Amino acid sequence: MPDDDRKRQILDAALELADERGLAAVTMRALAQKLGVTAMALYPHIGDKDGLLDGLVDRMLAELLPAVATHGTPEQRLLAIGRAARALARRHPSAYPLLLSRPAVTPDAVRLVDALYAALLDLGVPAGEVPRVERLLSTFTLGYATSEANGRFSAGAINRAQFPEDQVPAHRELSEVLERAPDWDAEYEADLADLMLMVRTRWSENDGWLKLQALPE
Amino acid sequence: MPDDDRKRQILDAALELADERGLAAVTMRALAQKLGVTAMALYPHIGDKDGLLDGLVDRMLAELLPAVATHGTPEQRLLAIGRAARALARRHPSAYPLLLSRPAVTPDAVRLVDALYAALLDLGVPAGEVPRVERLLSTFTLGYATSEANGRFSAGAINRAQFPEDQVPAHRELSEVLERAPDWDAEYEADLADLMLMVRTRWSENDGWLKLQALPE
DNA sequence: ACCTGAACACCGTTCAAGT
DNA sequence: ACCTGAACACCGTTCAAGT
Repeated sequence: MPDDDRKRQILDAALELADERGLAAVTMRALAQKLGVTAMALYPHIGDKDGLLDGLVDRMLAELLPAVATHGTPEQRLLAIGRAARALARRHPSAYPLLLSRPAVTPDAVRLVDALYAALLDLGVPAGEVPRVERLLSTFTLGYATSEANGRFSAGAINRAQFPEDQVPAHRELSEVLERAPDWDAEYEADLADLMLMVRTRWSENDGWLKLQALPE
Repeated sequence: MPDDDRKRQILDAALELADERGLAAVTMRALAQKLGVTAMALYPHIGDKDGLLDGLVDRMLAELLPAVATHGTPEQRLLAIGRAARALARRHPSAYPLLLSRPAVTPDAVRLVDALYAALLDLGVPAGEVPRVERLLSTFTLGYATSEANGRFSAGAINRAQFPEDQVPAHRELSEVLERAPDWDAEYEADLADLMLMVRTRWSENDGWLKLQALPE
């Protein structure tokens, strides 16, 4: 398939363009120019603009797939994928949010989800709950890196000062903590640890001592 | 401030346009036409296109703010906000993803975060961990509704069939479960319950019986 | 089979001009 | 103070034409 090589070449260039100048800079015209060709020459290979963005999702998932391991404990395997997902987001901050907004239906995507399913099953999560827990974990992972990439987490400091303190009592109580600049690497690790704890206490190690309470209405 | 009324009017129309025809249909020209005015007439009120989108974020947060309650247990208060966030996403599926990609710095945004901080403090989460846990919970909530709105969760069924089963063993093992169409309302409730359990077991009710294990490298 | 060039129907935004 | 109309520099995409 010589056309697939050309498609890969185009997607590589598109991802590079997104990394260097942002997702908004990935236009058919700019991408074509980068490849020394006309915008219209891209269409036979990638479909339309939407197809190009779907291609970027596939391209990133392919980059994530090597993080799938067969050795190690199920917990280690989940963590490896979680960490690799954030490393991917660091390499491609502009393109990464596409993963949250576009369904991935390629073989690579299914393989990745299959690895997560397998690890959750090995951890003792009942079959009926596995897809839900996979969605919970992947949603958090994709959402976290997207928030980081878009600066959603860095907004607090700007605005805290210009606000009447008596209207935000909890902010006042946390003022010392909020002064400190967070270590995002450490925070992500702590989040993964909490989520692993959740899975473990909920299903793996509950020798009858844990009763899940009904939620209040 | 008569100009603030006009701004609110413009934002209401923009949100309506997004609800009816998608976020891509919210162009300066289309919005102006809906208001019976020229595109250029919008600029003094909302800044530029970016200011318009920031305004939509504020508009949605204002709609979410009434979910903040002072009565009830801290857990009930967290759940009320989590449920209201998803109800908001149902009303505004196209605009909702903006919450994940744009920092919110309005007074309403700070008030909302303050309510979450207060509930977590009341639950017994140590001050040093409160901002992190708030980010974990809000990231999940925003990411989940964004995934739902964009159809990320509905992709599996399409592709499962056309895949060689021996390459995805966990999918095969889960085939019965994966046949069933998920109840998204129930799934979201179960996710909230698991996250509440995580917070409770991690901090509120750990009378020394829970030792957080170090994560494997 | 693969690429080009001109054209079409859109964008956001600037700017001078109107009232 | 608020709005308009024309214009500019862009978009994605169609289509006939080239080789």
